[in-house]
Amino acid sequence: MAHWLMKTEPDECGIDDFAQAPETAITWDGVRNYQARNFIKAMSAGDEVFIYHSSCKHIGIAGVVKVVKTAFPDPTQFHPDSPYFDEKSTRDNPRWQSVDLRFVSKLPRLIPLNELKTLPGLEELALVKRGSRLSVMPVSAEQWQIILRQVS
DNA sequence: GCCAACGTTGGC
DNA sequence: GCCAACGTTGGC
Repeated sequence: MAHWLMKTEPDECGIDDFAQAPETAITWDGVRNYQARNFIKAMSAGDEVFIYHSSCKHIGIAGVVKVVKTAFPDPTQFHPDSPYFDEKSTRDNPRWQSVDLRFVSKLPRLIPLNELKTLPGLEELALVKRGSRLSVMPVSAEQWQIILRQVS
């Protein structure tokens, strides 16, 4: 089983949106970056994902969700009214992919970004690298354990 | 709200 | 293929 981290603005789709409907799969749409898209394609059912809250008051890792449906064409790319519409994408050759995710847990406390930056062993995590804008990234088993240990 | 860093676009 | 201009991300 692989591990991942996905960024989101909590007003849009934060950990509380998952927690409020723990039996419901939520489609993760709107990823419009090729590197992030490729990571979405590489996800397997059962993979666990850290949910990271960005562009908000309390920035950091807030909880865990899991992949319940592997990559399929992101429906929003076909909707002209969607902010994520992509006129160059076709049904036959879709550019963008989504996965379905379901709630696993909220962390006992949010782990702030500035704390993550101090943890030995996370130097290679894209999240803590200066200027990194990648919104979907792999997390190694070691990195995953280091992060969970902070709240256990 | 500011702005540095980044990814994408498009002219050449 | 280069690279300047532009738009976006995202911490502060």
